[in-house]
Formats: sequence, structure tokens, C-alpha cells
Amino acid sequence: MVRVRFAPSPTGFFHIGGARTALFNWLYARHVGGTFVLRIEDTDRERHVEEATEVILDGMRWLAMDWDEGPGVGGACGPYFQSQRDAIYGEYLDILRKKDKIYEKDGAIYFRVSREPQLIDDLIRGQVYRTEEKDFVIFRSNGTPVFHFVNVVDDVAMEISHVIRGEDHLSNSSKHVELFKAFGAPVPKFAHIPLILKTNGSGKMSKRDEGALVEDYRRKQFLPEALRNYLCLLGWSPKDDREIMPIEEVIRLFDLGDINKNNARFDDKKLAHMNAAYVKNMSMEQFLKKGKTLLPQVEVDEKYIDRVLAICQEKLRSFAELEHFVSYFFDENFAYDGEAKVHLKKHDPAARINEFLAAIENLGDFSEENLEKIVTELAEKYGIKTGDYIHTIRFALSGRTVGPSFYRMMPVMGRERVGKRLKRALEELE
RNA sequence: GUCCCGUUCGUCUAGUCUGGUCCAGGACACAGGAUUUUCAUUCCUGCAACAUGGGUUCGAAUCCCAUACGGGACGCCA
Repeated sequence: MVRVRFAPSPTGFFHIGGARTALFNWLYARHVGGTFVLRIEDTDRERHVEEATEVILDGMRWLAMDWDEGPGVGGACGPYFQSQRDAIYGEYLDILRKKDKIYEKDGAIYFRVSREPQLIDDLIRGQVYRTEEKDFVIFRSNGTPVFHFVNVVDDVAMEISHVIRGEDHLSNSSKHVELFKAFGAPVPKFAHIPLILKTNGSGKMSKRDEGALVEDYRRKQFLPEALRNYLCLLGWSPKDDREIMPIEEVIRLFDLGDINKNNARFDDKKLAHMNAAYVKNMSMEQFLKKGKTLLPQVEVDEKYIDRVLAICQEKLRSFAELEHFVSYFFDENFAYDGEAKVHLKKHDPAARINEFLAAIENLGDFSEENLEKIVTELAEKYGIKTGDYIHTIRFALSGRTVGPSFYRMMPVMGRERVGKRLKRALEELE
């Protein structure tokens, strides 16, 4: 029976590396039909555990990684907060004491190591041997247990079969193996996964780096599916050329032996690309639903909002851009981007707008097709590039140089509003 | 410093276990071009890697060794 766990420490942040560790644990559990345990390692009592735990739980839920045992869901091996497991740690300390494996020094309790090479049987790295040279503290002089101790005790007590964690723990594993043996417990299989390195510079990504936190991506309106998909590919691949793939397919193919050994650098451009692909692949229904959560509260007809959003999907790469794409649809006093205004001067904007105004005056249906036809005709008539009209008029209507399809936005705004805005622009562009 | 892990295009990777089909494939990025409705999209083309040196072998990206480089751990942090 496969039992894996993700055991974060509630620091107040959810590090992207932690999220990837959680993901690989979750993927493996789901792949083999095992149990995924979430355990909170809050041995540091100083911190604001509750809020800090919420950050992690929120991130886990956001990325849709559900746990089978742990906070909120319970389970047979609880409690799942280390701060509530003192009695258990006491029992396990007694086991070591009876076996004469520990001693006290300066008020702290030390564990006696064997000084024999310890086998770390790692599914990713093979058989690694490391010798622990020095006895180490398992209880501080203030009476609180140390990470190495509680981590192993909980893995024993929770019957964890596979320890999947970052490679930074590989060297610690010799301590842990010594402890497993001292308890007379079976030593779990290990899988030390490669670390995520900084996008720029050297070293592993730390919480102070830009984009190191799951919260960052959530705040920047990334789609969780896209982030999760990207994370799957950091150290693992389906072995064919697929990259964007449904999580069910990843679960089907995922295995610990296929994880890479070498560290991976985080590439935000590739993530952005992947996010854009996920945005494009959303159904219109999903897109509208998501879009509405991001719009400021405005008192407008729901149908109008839908029409505005509907013309955005084909060009939107990230929901972070949405507001910039649509805000002027709901605000008659939108501002003109000053820098762009200067650039447009060379297109003789007043002339373009007047020509366009004249052309739409007797236009029959205010439709995408008709509007496109007029611009083409105007360009031909005056010997000007269609782009000059498009640039100028988009700017006049929105104050922006980017946005949804030019021809599609006008019918949504409506003939009257387009006319009004063009006239206002005439004054603005003086 | 000691110990552990790693090393294929700028980046993520396929290929390494089971040596020949790899003068190394895909993706992102970048550069050019085409289409288009400006920005964007889409499409095409291009650029670009087996860390180095020794072995083993008829043959090595693939096996072995050394060196270099990168990463990690050496806390009464987790």
C-alpha cells in the first residue's frame, strides 16, 4: 500500500519548490491509487501557525491537489499537526531510551549514530550511501523535538512508504535512515527530486526571488491548471513531445523512476506561453465565468459584459491583461495613454477620424463585415494603409493601442457610442 | 574544508538502463519571412547542445575512470 506525504512547514509562504514537491507526491499517489497525506510540520511554535497553514492549504486547493488525510479531512493517523503530537513523540523517545540510543548533553537530547554507511535507497538516484559522522540533537534543551526526529517519527507512525522530497534532503537522509532503524521500523523508499533553480543567477530558488511563491502566480491571474502543467514538466516528461496535457494523462503516465536527476531552472517565459495556451483552450463558458470574477463591479447589462468578454479570448494571453483590455467598455471617461498619443500624431489622426466618421454616417448595418469593408475602401481611396485607420481609431475609441479585435469591438460598443467617442477624441487629439 | 548529487541547444527536455536507426528530436526564447485586423494570433524558415580528457569497443551522447564546472548538505532551522 503506497502512502506518501507532503510535510510543509507553515512559514507564511507557499514556495514554488514546495508546490512541485507536493505535486509529485500527489501525482504518484494518484497514479498508483495510494494515499496522499498532508502533514503540517509546525514544530516552531513561535510562528502564526493558523494563518501560515491557511496559505499552504489555499495554495493546495488552488492547484487542485486534494489530500486524503490531513487538515480538514482527518484520517486514522492524526493529528496532522506536529504541534499536537507531543504524546507520540514522547513514546518514540522512550523507545530510543530503552534501546540506549540517546544521551543528554547541555540539556539537549542527542541521538547516537552508528557511524556505519547508511543506504539511501532512492528511486531516482539509485543506491546512495552516506555515513553520518556526528551524533545529533533530537530534543532541544527547551524540550521541543527537532525536525529530523519528528519527521521520521511521523513517517513511521503514519506508515509512509515513499518519501518524496527535494534533493536538499538527500544528505539528511542518512540521519533519517539511522532513526528508522533505531525504531526498528521499515525504511521507506526515497525519491529525492531535483531542485528548482533561480531563473537568473545561481543557486536554488528562494522565497525572496521574483516568482518564487505560489501566491505570486495566483495574484497575477495565472490559470492554476497552467502552472500545474508547467510544474509537472520541471523534472518530468511524458517521453514523447507532448507538453500541454490534461492532468489525468499526467497521472496515468507519471512514475518516480522517470524523474530527472538534474536540477531545473525556472523559465517564466515558458510558463507564460503555457498560460496563454490554457487561456485559448478555455470554453467560452469558462472564459466568461473567469472573466467576470475579474471585472470591477459595474452596473451594466449582463449580456453586454458577455459580449465584451467574448471578443477578448482570441487575443488574451493572460487574465492579468483583461482589465486593460476591457475597462474602457464600461467607462465613458477613460483616459488616453499619453505616450501612444504622441506616436499617433504622425498618422494625422484628426483626418483619419473625420474620414471614418463620414464613412459610417450612412452605413447600413453596424457590423464587423461592413466596418471592415469601409476601412478597406477608405485606405484605397486615400492611399493610406489600413493600419493607420485601425491604430488611430482604436486609440480614439479606447485610449489604448492594444485590445480585442478592432472590427469586433465596434459593434459591441454600438454605433452611437462609437460616434460620441470619436468626436471626443477629435478634441483630445488637438 | 568534508560529504552527497548532478552535467545534451540560452532554458525545459527526448535519446543513456537494453552502445549502431542521433552529422542528436521537440518545446520556450531569439532572428528572419508569410498571412492577418494595428498590438496579438497562426504558419513557415533559421539559429543553437552530447562539459573536458582518457579508456573499453569494429562502433559511444549512450559503458568505465579522472578532471572541470554546477547544485546541495554539514544548526538546539525546517
